[in-house]
Amino acid sequence: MKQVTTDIFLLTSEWQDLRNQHIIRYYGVSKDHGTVELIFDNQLPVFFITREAVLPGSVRFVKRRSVDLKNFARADVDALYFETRRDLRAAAKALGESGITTFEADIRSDRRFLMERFIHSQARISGKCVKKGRLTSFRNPAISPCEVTPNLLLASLDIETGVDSGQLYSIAVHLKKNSAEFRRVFMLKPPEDGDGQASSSASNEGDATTFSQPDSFRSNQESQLLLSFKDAAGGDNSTFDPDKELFYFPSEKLLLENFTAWFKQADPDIIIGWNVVGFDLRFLEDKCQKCKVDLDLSRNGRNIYIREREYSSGYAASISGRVTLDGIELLRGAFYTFEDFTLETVAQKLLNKGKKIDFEEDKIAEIERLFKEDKRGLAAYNMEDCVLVTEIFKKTGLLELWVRRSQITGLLLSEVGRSVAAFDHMYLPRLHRKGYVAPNVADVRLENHAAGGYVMEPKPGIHDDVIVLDFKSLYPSIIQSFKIEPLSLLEKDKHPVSTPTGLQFSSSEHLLPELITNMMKQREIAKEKKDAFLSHAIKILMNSFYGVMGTSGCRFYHEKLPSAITGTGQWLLKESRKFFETRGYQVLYGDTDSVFVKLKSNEAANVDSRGPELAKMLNDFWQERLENMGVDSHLEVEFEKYYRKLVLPRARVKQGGGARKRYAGLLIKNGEEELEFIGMEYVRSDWTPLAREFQYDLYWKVLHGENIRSWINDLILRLINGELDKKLIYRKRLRKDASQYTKNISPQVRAALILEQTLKKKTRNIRYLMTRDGPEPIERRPRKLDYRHYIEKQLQPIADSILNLNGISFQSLVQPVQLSLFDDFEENES
DNA sequence: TAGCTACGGGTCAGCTT
DNA sequence: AGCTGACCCGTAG
Repeated sequence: MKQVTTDIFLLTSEWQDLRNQHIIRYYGVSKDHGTVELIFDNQLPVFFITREAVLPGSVRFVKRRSVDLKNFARADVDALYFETRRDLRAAAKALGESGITTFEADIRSDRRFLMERFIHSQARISGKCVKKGRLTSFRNPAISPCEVTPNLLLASLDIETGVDSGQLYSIAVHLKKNSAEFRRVFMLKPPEDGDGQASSSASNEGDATTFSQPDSFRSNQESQLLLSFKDAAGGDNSTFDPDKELFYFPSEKLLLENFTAWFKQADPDIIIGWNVVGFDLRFLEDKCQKCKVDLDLSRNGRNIYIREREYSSGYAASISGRVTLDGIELLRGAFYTFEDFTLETVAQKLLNKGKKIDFEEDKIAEIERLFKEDKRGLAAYNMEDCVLVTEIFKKTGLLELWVRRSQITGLLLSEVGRSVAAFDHMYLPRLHRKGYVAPNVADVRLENHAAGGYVMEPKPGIHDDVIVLDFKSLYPSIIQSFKIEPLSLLEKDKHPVSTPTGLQFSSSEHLLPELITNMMKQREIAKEKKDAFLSHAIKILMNSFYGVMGTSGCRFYHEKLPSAITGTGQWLLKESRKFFETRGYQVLYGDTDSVFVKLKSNEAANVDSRGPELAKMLNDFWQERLENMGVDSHLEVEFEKYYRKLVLPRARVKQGGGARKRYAGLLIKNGEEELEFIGMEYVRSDWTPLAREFQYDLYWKVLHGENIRSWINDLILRLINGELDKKLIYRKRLRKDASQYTKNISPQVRAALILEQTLKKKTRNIRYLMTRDGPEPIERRPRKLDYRHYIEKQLQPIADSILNLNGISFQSLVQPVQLSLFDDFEENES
């Protein structure tokens, strides 16, 4: 044992109840000591009860200590300590049943341990350590916050299976750290299987059959290989080499044993993949159970644990010491959107490449064929998917963003995205230092529904020269200005400040405003240092505060918190509109934090200076106005953009007025005109490509005063001639299984039901065409397309939305001959 | 191992005429 | 046939 101090980035945490001892364990990576294990066995699970609470005799606890803390009702509380979490849960249950309220009984000890020490996924450790194989293990070391950027080893994992046989065909792993990489495929090859390729891979096969003892698995050679990763720094020219990187195994059992043994040797920090928990790991877990093999991919010999997520779809895997990050989940969490989240689609969009196999059934058949006839081909295919996922992570910087989010929120990598937990981590320890304990989430009850942002009635029309001003980070800045947060609500009698809607908060006792101020400063620094991921991570966190305080899933929820924030926002927006109107400007629209102001005729020419000037005027106005209210304004108005032309369409359903949250505008970007659509069909995935392209082209032409009559008629002709059939596919997601829809059977559900009944395929992402027999899934390759439907339901409404602003209609443009031709056409066909 | 509300619009199903 | 509310999805912020 020697004394060591080192900085580590934390990967995973877990707790365990031994017979009468509670243990917390963390795994992390350190630059100078590799993988580190931290064990704390001196932390007693704890919650709080009021001092006056009388405990039932049955409650087992270690000690009850009076502490200098109060609950939100200002009653003094005691801390109640337990040997194990098991005891704590039993006590919480027993107390609940006897009507005694507990506080913070739902906070796990491993999380509390970190938050109370202000540790944000990175810590300086000091203490004696022992070597446990690859691990450096500390028991109850001194621990404090620090900053460290980890350098992590990624393993992209993908498996191929036989859909009918349920066999595991192969496992591919692509390891990557910095620019170094390493590939390996484990392939099943039953002894009776003569695929005619044995000669080309005889050496690998020979090895595989001999090692029934995974432990002896070429460990020396292997670690050598790992040390000398192929360096791909020169580019992506290294490709899969089946002679060196493909290994055959005569049974699934041997394959699994050798894979797990190799995997632990490779010792990656992060496992990535595509639905990797939901499919690959779950399949492997199941297969291991059948083969009586332990699926141990951990750093401490514990088997994988996979569970279904309770409140959201999907699965989560616990692997001691390693983190699984699913590409789909992370992209969604980073607000990427795609038509769908198949690896093909996403790789195509992000990397400009992808696989070529079109339909699911072809893909399955192709894998079967490859397994039978061309195992090297299957291995290459398997590996290609792994590499695609690695490249998606690299291209998007998902891991870097997740590391930053972890460091900013204090949540470990696998927990990133849990806004409520992030708020707890930041707020609870500071609240304790202000003398309060918080309630259990289960004891929070939802009060009145809070209003949201204010959306102005738009003035329909095609407008010239409109600028958009908006409040930067409106809700965070309102929180900062009016001190809207839990502690200040609790202490509202101390130096009260009133929001415009008359809710009171303490101007002296608060925690969140300074935290936000710090974050804003940090964000500026991050921007200066060009750390886009850190800047983004901070923005996401700041924007989550309002939502968190407005959900009863948060222990700090109170009706007044979200309503004070949105109420102030509404007031600010309405008063900002007045500000411009009293100065002779027309405000055409505004949503939550933005105002659309029409410039006066002499202003458009120098909008570059006038835009910022108008923003400054509004800024100064608010600075002064809030000062007069005794409030230190953190509001910031900025000049967002200038529309040379702005289209505010009429509402189609609701008569008369304009449609909120829908507009299009012509911008100038880098000296080039750019047409931008917000909320309209062009940006909606559930409209056909035909409609979306049509909207873009039509708006462009109309805004440039082009004649459109012949263009539209020509388009219709081409549509009817079948030249545009590829652009007629509708896409829509189903939020439940098709058969679950009972009240309404919409076209997309109808198509999904047909798919289910005729092709036995279930989907939550349906693509269909409208035929004269109704909607049909594209898998049935429908003919007899209903062109009239596409004209009336896809082209006409889009055309009218802009044409009627100029007093024209689609019908009046389309030659009657055209339509009657179409009728003839239809009749002749049928 | 739960951030929020506001809104448009297509379609269906059921009702009245 | 025409109207209306409910349902559902995708979107803005």
